[in-house]
Amino acid sequence: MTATDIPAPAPVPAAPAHGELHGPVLAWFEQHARDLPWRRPDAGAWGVMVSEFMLQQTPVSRVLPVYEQWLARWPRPADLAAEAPGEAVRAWGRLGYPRRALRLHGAAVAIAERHGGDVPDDHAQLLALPGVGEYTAAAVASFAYGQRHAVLDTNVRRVFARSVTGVQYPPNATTAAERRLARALLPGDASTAARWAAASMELGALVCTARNEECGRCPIASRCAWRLAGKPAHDGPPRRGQTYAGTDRQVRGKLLAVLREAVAPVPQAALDAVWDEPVQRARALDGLVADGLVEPLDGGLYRLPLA
DNA sequence: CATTCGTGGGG
DNA sequence: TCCCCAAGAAT
Repeated sequence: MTATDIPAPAPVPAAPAHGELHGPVLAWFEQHARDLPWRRPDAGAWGVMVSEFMLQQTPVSRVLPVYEQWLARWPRPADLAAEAPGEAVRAWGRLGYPRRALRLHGAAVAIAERHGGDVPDDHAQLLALPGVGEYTAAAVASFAYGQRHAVLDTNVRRVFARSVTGVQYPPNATTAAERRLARALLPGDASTAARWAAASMELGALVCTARNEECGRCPIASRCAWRLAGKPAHDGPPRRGQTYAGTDRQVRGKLLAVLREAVAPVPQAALDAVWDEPVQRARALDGLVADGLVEPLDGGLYRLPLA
């Protein structure tokens, strides 16, 4: 670490111009928090970590059943680490973005090898695990270990954008200003900070939603900068939409679905049947192999990876 | 910093 | 029907 690596001190707002948000949001959370399995006391850090992987871009309702199956089958990181990675991909089912299954398996292996089988409680060590980025590291450290971290997910970003900044939506990519704001709003006490992280996230998930927000149920509606400004519509570049039909992603999904259902190696012909355009089909299959999601065998056979 | 990476439900 | 979006990470 050299002097040039030390970031300039972030300007700290002299006084919060947005008033006190913690009290109302924490009280609301007390009353309205969902009883989700990964929030139960017995979930443990591994349960929290599994849930965070699955919830990366997948709604709670679809995660719930798969989460229960995973924790029943692999109650500890070492249990998953002992399995073939392909089993993780198979058990991932249709949650989407199956590379997450591979990374979760990789994280379990790393935890078994480097951390004695226990999910690390250190943010930097969490961040070093495959599939763990800034959000997930902060979430596990906060939710599982009660530490003080800014947990900045899409829900929290939207809540802050509206209630504090006064705009309908946060920027497309997370900005330094958002991180600075999240840190400034973080309660000083670790246990309160952890509850604040969960509460602000829950508010975004249940009330301050992307569409059809329910300000009538919001505990901070009277202080919300966006609402007080008359809820001006989002201006600026359109929020990046994700096309899907006809993309490689769709082809990869169809190919992998065949392999997930198969108990034995699948012949090339069975994969060829899912997409008629041969160039794109080949590119998609190559991509799956390159990602380690598919293992090619001799004789034009394919299967989920054994190692 | 922009792209890529699945899947399904709701408005 | 079509479009939007859902507790992001890696490159």
